[in-house]
Amino acid sequence: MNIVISNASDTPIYAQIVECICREIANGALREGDMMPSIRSLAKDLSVSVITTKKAYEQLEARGYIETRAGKGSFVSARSGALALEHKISGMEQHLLAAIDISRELGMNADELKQRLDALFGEV
Amino acid sequence: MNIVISNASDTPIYAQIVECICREIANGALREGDMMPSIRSLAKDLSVSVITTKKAYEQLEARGYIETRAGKGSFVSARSGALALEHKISGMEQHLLAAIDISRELGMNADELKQRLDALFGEV
Amino acid sequence: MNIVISNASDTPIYAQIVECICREIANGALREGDMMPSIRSLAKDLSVSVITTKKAYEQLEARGYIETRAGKGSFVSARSGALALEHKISGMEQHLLAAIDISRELGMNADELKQRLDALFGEV
Amino acid sequence: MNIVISNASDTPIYAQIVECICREIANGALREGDMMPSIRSLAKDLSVSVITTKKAYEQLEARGYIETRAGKGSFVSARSGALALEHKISGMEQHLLAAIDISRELGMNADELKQRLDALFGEV
DNA sequence: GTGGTCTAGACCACG
DNA sequence: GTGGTCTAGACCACT
Repeated sequence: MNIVISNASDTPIYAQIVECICREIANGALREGDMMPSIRSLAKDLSVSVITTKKAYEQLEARGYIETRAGKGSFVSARSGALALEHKISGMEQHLLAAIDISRELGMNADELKQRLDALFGEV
Repeated sequence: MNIVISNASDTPIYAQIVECICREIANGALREGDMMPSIRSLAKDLSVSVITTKKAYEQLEARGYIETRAGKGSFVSARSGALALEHKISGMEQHLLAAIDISRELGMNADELKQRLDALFGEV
Repeated sequence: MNIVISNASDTPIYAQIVECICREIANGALREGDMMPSIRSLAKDLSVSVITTKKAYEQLEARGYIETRAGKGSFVSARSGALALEHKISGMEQHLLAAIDISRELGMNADELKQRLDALFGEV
Repeated sequence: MNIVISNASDTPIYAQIVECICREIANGALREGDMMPSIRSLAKDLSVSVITTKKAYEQLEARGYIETRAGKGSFVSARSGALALEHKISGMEQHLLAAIDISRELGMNADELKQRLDALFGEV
């Protein structure tokens, strides 16, 4: 697992943790059934409050990525992989839609937009 | 001018005002040199606090969209049009880049992504 | 509004608050669009920590009963009434199903069970 | 004896064991005077900690279902059958009462409630 | 050891 | 005034 937190970021710490863990699940670094680090040990590792890691885990559980059992720990849920994939695709489509929206306001047509996309795809 | 505010939105009201005015500038509804409504009259129109409209105007001035002269009012700045255009294009490119990023993680190539873009472009 | 909390109960305080408020919504004491008491004032009234009332409100929001806007407060959601009704009916059916389950284990048929129900209905 | 434990359940494991054994007594699978499996062998069978099965046996003894003699083992108590039956009936009545409570809040009368009960009885 | 709940305080952004 | 986030510490139940 590889979680990096920035205090300077404007996104809350617990949200950063959520994102990192979602990414690890999407990457396959965390797999279905795996045990998550305990909220306390993760808090220690990241030098944040236990409450902060707990909040992150609560969000992950609410979204269905993990399942938590008192006294046992938290585990990556069976449907986590599918959820992560779904989330990724919908995120991509939202960005595309937003770009399309703006391109329309700029008076661009589909071809001009695709040309732009091509240029950016090559650059990176 | 056409400014609509939603209390239900999760973006702060002052930010909504900023966005609306930027859009009006980009649309050409507000043009360089035009006089802006006074902070107080706008607050009254939108049924929000004067503090809120003041904050919006401060942001607009900080970003260079408007210029405020004490005792005279606020005016759309000379470079506002260029700024709005720039902002729009950069916004669009950021969305495209974000989509490209995710598509790479999903193992898609440029053609597959463009196909997706086409489909979405057609739908809307 | 009428919220009563018991420290002696084995259900967590925040859950008690959630239940009370749901009941108020179901009763019609809280209606769609109504402003909720602020988490701080409620905490003061009930002599509990702000965190506890906050947690209750978070749960209510997650279940769709209320909507919270930073800096403005929490409001009873438009669909709250329907949700409360649904929840009540499903709760009643779950109790009936549980009773049926046990009655089957006891070798009772539908008529015997209904007889029992009648007797209890009369008593209360 | 037939005890099945679910780690995914939100009820504690020791409580699940208690419930299962009560059910076995109510079913007649365990009869008065029967010897219970030893705490250690049961723990091994269920792949749980000895502490957990010990806690379950303590609860069963506290409720009068079993009796433990040091060095000899645990035995199903003489009144276990009556207790199990009693417990079942009271559980059923509690569910019925809860359903009645809610039905009253919904403005239903006895006939409407019985109709609902009939429908559910038929379904299962 | 694990998580679940609760406390009393703090600073921030928004209106 | 409002909620959003975070801290450091506590006690409890379960394994």
